[in-house]
Amino acid sequence: MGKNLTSREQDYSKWYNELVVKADLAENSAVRGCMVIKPYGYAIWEKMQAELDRMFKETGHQNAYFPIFVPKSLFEAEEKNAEGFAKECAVVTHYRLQNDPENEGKLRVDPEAKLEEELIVRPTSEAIIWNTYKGWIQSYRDLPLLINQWANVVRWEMRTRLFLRTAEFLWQEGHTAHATKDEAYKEAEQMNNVYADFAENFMAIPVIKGLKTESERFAGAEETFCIEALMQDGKALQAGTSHFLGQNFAKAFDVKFTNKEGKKDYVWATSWGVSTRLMGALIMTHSDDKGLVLPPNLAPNQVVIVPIYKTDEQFEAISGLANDLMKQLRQKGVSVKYDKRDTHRPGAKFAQHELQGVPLRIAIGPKDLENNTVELARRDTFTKALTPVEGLVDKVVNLLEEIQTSLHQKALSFRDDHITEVNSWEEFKDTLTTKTGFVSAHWDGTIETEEKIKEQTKATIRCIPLENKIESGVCVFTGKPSNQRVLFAKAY
RNA sequence: CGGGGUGUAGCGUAGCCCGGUUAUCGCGCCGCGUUUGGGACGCGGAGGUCGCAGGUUCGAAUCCUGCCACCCCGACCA
Repeated sequence: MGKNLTSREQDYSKWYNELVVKADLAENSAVRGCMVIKPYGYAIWEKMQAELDRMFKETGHQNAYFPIFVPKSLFEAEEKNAEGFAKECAVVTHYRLQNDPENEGKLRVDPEAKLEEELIVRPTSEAIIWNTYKGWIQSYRDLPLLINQWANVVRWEMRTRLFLRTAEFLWQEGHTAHATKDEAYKEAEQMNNVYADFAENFMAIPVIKGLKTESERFAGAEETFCIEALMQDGKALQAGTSHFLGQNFAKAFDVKFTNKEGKKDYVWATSWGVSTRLMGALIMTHSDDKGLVLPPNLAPNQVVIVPIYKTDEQFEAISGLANDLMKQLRQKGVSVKYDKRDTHRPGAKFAQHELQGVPLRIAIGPKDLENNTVELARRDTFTKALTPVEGLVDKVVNLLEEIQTSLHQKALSFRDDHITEVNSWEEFKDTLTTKTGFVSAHWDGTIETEEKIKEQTKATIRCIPLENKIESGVCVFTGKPSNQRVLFAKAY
């Protein structure tokens, strides 16, 4: 693996891919651009799903499921949305294969089985969902409609990278309908806050809440909220988005309701999503050259116990203590694994658990049995300490909390150290190439300037931070007046 | 679709320029034994249409032609 995380981008990219594969999270599949999520990687995703699902339900949402196929006529109904995704759609044109008469043992697409209308494999589900909502909404009494879907989507990207940009990915997408503009706007903002809360407190990833500029906005949205994170190589990653869709989809799919005054009006919409890309964010935020580093909240196993022994008698005695500790830890809600494989030596196990990011390791050997101690080791700091068995369980519980906080703190200081305020174009370019990270600069608010800056530096406006202070200045590129700074960065 | 690169065992590779016995090495895998407080060691073993097709040659992983696949850089993007 790469020694220097902030070295050339290519090295980091290779480091990342190797880490994903070696930590047993995922691998490339036989299908172009798709990935296989392996059991260990999926276990982490399941933890994320469970927490997000809980947060969605707490904010009044329900889960439902809609079809993977979107008839082309529905897909094209909302023009901007269709145009935005058109270039990356997988399309189903036929529904049957047959034996190839010219090629023994091979199949071919049956030319007779051409679909009347092509089906788009969903790149996102607004179209199919709003077409369905049309039949569900008649009155203000049917509103708000607050639904989330856990699903896979397909976006036929040119270039792919495990977790960050795969042709097929897993995500959740919320789609809500509201009676008023204000309520819908607040919903979009609320869900962005839910994402930020989740990223910060559960994944220990610091994020900046902000608004997208017009050119970075979701196709078909009137406002896009986002959370932006910073990776260890100084590149930004969009970790989640929440969109205020106005009445665009309601108009496109003719979804009207009767309000309290008996008048018809189009409903107001939002959509919001986070994906398996968050796994990529997790890996690139916390990991080091020894492998994955998992925040305790996300670790499938928070603690692993490794026995060290020579004889069967020693193993039995160690297992007695291990089983007792496991029982006590589980009672406190700590997930523990006892790695009693006799096919691997302790050193190999240590290395493997470090690669997989298990937050705490307890090693128990004959000496420990004599002294009534264990060796307790932290993954994030590599500190090891002989610890009395007495009081160990409470110590573990406290340490897990401490690790969770400490990982967040570490990532936060890195992030904050990499937000640089610049006031000149030279400074702007220089910071991007030498220091990397976010560059906070004044911008004249035009798409043209944004575009030119992107052409010259590859940096885009990641967001206009929500907690921005109003401050007059001049655009770093054109010198025109500006009333606030925005965040630029090179992004994944 | 433009520009560059690479295809040799499950993975990573040497050999190719300059054609010549049985295709190199490491990791991993299997067996036996000794080991076990930080990725064990010894001995033995299995595993290959050298990306595909054609050509040159007494002889091709190596030279020539065509094709295919993958990777990186661009355009695109959560």
